Amino acid sequence: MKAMNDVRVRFAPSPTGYLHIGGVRTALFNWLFARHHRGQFILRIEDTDQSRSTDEAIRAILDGLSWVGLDWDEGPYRQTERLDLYRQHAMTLFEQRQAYWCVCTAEELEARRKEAQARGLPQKYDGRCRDRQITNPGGEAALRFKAPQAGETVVEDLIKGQVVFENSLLDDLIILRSNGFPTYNFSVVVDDALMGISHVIRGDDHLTNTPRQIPIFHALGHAVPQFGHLPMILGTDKARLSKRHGATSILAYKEMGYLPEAMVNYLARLGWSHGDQEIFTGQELIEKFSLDHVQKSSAVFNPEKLLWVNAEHIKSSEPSRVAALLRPFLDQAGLGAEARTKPAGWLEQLVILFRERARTLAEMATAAKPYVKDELAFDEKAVKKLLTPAIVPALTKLTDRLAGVPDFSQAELEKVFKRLVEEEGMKMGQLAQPVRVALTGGTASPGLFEVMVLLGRERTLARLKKGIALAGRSTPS
RNA sequence: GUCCCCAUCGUCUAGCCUGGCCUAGGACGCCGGCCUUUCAAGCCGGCAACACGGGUUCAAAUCCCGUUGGGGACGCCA
Repeated sequence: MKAMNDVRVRFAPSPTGYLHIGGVRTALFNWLFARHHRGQFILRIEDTDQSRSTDEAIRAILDGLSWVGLDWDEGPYRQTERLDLYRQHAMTLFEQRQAYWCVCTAEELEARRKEAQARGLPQKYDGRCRDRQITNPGGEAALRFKAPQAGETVVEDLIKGQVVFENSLLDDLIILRSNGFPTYNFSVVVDDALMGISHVIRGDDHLTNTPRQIPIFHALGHAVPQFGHLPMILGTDKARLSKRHGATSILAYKEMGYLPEAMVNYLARLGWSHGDQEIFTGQELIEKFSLDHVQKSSAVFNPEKLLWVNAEHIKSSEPSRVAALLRPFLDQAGLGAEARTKPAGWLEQLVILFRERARTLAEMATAAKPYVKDELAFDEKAVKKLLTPAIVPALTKLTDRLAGVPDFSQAELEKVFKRLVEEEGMKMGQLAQPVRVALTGGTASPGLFEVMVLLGRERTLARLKKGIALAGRSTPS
């Protein structure tokens, strides 16, 4: 982790909805960049559109970031708390004749825009108020920035490389709305300047905003930060990720049973790579992250791979941690109360049995049901096929012997079981499957002896007896 | 319409900057096998890509140009 002198980056979401996957990815890359360079990660809420911003959305952003473990060093700043700052700087630009009052109404502008679009002309403000020298507008007026119209603006993007824009195409942006609120392109620049942001790392949907913002940095007399534009994340249909592609709020993934570190791992690998490595711990990500290996092209979000990454993290996490994270899912599956009656360490044992069989915590909770609950739901087909009268003698013998096993351990149980199978001249599977149905209700489960230990002697015997009863009752074919 | 970005298996990507080691590597998924008390996991194997066309060069996935395709931006949204 080389310290680049005073790296200061920021994540600047607008609180107009939930925090989605793309936002988290942008936040993550900023955070990794900051942590890698031992710099500062700043959180700034861009809420200058007071009609669309909500406190609820701010809450969701904070909760989402916290869940994935992206902690910030400064903030959250709120732009609505800094309005005076923007106004001051806007007026300074006005006094320096770098900005001017525009009295065109929103309706007029909209009409002209439509007109231009229809005639195939560039949709750009025609600059009709530019030289009107309005010093004290009576009614409603917006302040526009006088954008340079000659030469070109060159962006040395850390990810895309050099990008050149023709200044003659630049619009005179409104920097202060007629209601006194600053617009995005102005407040970002003022804040990035005042907050000493060294690197602006954001989605490449902002690439064309960059040549509009650079002249404002110049006008404000501030050094221009470095830029890095990240490729977008697309849905399976190659369109921008949206609600149509399923759960997009990052918190929805928490509810589906993903581990935050898996989410971070997957998102980091979406657009960034480190050779052939797929699985990373948080620490490795910080050590290895670099903008040099960020992809230039957009990436398609692949839920299947996310599932695999999650499974990998479930397998490698401490069982106790997984157990703790599993609790809310047990509650949700209606197993919480019973799970809490189990002895200490029981849930960890359950996790050890299911961590290589479940890809999410939700799946694990579902799979846990037959072990947590006392009553068993039987798979009718399995019962009919495997719990037959013919198996009753062997099942009975097994039950008797298990009752007498002094040490109810896996090794011991296996010994007893195998001896019986041999004595009866059976194959392992001939006895194992009926026993499995009796113990779990179905034909698929972890290893039998692990299951028995998890259930404990008492429940194992009770279930075997129930199985024998069921087998004796079924009609011989 | 104008401007900008992008282009390696279905998907995520390595390789591209510093051409030859690439009959293009890894991963997810899919298919087959092994292991096995079932299901998983694990292991082994298979299918599958340099968008197209020109050029430069002894040699191009790698450099240049064009085409096509995809994405983004053009708001008193951010």
